[in-house]
Amino acid sequence: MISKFLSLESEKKNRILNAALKEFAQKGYKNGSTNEIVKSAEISKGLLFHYFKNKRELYLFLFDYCIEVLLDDFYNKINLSQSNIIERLRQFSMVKIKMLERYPDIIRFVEVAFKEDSIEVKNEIEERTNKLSDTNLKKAFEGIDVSRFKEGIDVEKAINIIIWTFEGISNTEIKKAKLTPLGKIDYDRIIDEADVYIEMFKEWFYK
Amino acid sequence: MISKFLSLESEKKNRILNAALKEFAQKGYKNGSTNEIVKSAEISKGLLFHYFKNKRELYLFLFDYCIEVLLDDFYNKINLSQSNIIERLRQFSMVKIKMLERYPDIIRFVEVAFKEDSIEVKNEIEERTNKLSDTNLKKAFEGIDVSRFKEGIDVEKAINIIIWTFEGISNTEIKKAKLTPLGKIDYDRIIDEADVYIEMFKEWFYK
Amino acid sequence: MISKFLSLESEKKNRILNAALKEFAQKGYKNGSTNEIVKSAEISKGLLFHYFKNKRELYLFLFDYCIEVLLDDFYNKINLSQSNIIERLRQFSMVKIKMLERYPDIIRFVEVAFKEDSIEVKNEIEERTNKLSDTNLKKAFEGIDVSRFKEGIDVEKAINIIIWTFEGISNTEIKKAKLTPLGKIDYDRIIDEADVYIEMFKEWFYK
Amino acid sequence: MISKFLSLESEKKNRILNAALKEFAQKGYKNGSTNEIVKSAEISKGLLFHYFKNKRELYLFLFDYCIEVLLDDFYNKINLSQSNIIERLRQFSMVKIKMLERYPDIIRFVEVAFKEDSIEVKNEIEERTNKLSDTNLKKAFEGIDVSRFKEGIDVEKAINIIIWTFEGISNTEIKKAKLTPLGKIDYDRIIDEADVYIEMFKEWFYK
DNA sequence: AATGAATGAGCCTTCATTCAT
DNA sequence: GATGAATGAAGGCTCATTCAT
Repeated sequence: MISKFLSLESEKKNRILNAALKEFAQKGYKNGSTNEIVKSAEISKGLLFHYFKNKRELYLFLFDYCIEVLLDDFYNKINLSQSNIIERLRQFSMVKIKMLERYPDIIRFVEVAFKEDSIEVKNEIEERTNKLSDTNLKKAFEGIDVSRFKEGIDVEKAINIIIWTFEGISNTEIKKAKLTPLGKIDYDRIIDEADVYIEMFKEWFYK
Repeated sequence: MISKFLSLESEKKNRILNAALKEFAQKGYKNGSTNEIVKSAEISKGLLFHYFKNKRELYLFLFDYCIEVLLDDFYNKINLSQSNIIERLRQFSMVKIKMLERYPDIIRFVEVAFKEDSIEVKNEIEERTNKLSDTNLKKAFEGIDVSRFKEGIDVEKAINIIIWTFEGISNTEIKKAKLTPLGKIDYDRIIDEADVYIEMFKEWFYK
Repeated sequence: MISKFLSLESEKKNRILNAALKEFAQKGYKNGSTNEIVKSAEISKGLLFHYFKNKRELYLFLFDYCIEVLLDDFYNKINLSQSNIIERLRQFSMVKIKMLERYPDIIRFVEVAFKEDSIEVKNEIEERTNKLSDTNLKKAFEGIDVSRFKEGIDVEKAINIIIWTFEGISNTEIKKAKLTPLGKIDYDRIIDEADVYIEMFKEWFYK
Repeated sequence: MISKFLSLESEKKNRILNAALKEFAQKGYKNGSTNEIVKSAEISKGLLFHYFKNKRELYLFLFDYCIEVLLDDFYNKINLSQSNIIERLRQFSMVKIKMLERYPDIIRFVEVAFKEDSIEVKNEIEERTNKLSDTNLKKAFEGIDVSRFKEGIDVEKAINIIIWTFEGISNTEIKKAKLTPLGKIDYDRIIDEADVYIEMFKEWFYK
């Protein structure tokens, strides 16, 4: 029945999508209420369950949909011909940040979904996440030129350090944002911060 | 009434503690069921609420209790006279890993609690977490000798990179372990892995 | 959602109304059980709370509904052009008695509601009661001709005596009825009884 | 076991009595909590049920005890040689008021008990109340001299009117008191008010 | 396609009462 | 006498899901 949902008129489809997105992003799987979703999407209870067999299917569909939207946009914005890995990782950070601005609800939902603990969806989400990492890591580092690294550097480990560091920066900033009244993320500060680390990595790893 | 609970005979106390721990670790605050807890602790409904005013008090008590257990053990195992920061961080990683073996449920619970989103306990948990970070970061880096770093290195950022890398290693290994049938963590591999990174850091950051 | 309830098919609506009425009349607010109500109305738990947000809203709705029914009928039966106060009070007593026959459950519920002590509804009920007294006392004594009273009589106090006496008669008779096996009220006796008092009052107060 | 309770040392007995009195006066039978009673009487749960088989027995005992205290004091204060009925009724009012000041908790409890609706105790209370009325009405009007009434007056009805009027005054004043912030009853006003009615009755009924 | 009334299992919590000590 | 841990039924309420229309 999801196919029927997909061929729905755009306006109503989006109303449903957004309502569900917001509800689950805010309250997680178990706590998210289909009641609230239909209310805020202004459709009837029955209709939701006409398109989606149950809450679980809706949630999982939403996850797949979000990932698709994000990945699509992500790779459109990445210049895969840039072979310098540090520059490419910098691009990743930039694009991530731009996407946070563009799809705040989707990103919120996906973030929350990643840490979802409800047994009912947990495994399914983890499975999809793992599949994603595999394919995408490969794609993300396609065409990377490794010859710039100093000899003697364990390249794989170096890349790990870079990735983990960028993750560390994001997480730290998000945590900070949570403590401020409005929860606004200061993107410019993150970019500046990241640049300092990037310089350190270049000096350390590159010839 | 929590005091009454604390002076309970060890066996029953542990039955209750473990039942609650497992339930909340698996399903989070909102989804965790006191029904299940009493069932698996083999006590009556009434008794749980004899000791704990409500679900929220039980959850928060559990959190405090777990943190106490973990911190106690953590600082017992750390040699605070080791002033070399990389060595101290290596100690942290080792101890963390040992604790994962020793208190798997407690650690699982605390991890889940940190990301708990239920409005009913979220703020309380965040507050406690912040208090903890403040006191413990200071304690953890007490007596650290910074003079070993090369001149020109941004020490704060260097430490961040080290910390995030160790976190990255742990998370990666835990993820790997989840995918294996028994979910066993291969501690020796982690230690070896970490050692390689440590050598890199020493070379990079130290005189 | 009460509006939905109101536009329900008469038969089911009445089943719910009567079930709630009887339960609360018998056991009061706190002790009245929504479980019992749904059981005796033969509807599901969920449905009751589909129509009424919670027990409190159901109770208060019931009160408003009863008052409306009673007042409507009351003023339909009173001849407001009768300006003789004693005659009007006699009418009141007669109508009251007729209504006791017609709406025994409603009257029972309202009586119990007036003396309800549960903090959760007490104030709300009192507030509504006060509003009612204000408007209705005026309406009840509209167009009353006071010139028939002997000079020197404190009219206000005289009216009080008359009202309290009629109340005393009703209460006494109701108490008597409770002691008889079937609890039947002997309306004819009450009317005769009241007439004797009315004669006394006329002689005493009127010119 | 109640006999054991009665021979308890005065201080503890009163602690229990008062705790129960206050709890039930405030919350009624069903809502009154034995938990609260033992807590405020500072005795153990078990002890309460050692003396009283169950909550019901405690409640009913309390009722009997209160009635006994009140009646004892009442008749001590009434001058049964006063044969003028209006004067005797005036005495009743005075004594009632004095007792309200002296035993506020007991009176509150008894008032609430009279209107108690819980099926578990309702009938028992009603039965006792009826027995009381019978014996006490006789005692209250013992030695009344009826010869002062004008001829042609239906004495029984006249007395009813007087009683109901005094009840009406009290109820009205209590209602008024409830609406003022502190709920204080203005005894002097009630006395003055009653006196006016008494004068009316004397003029009307007496030779 | 679309509605929303109806269901009932499950949730957290309270409480009188019992009983081993 | 005295304790208080232990019980479990019952309470109000929520919610995903179904189904007749």
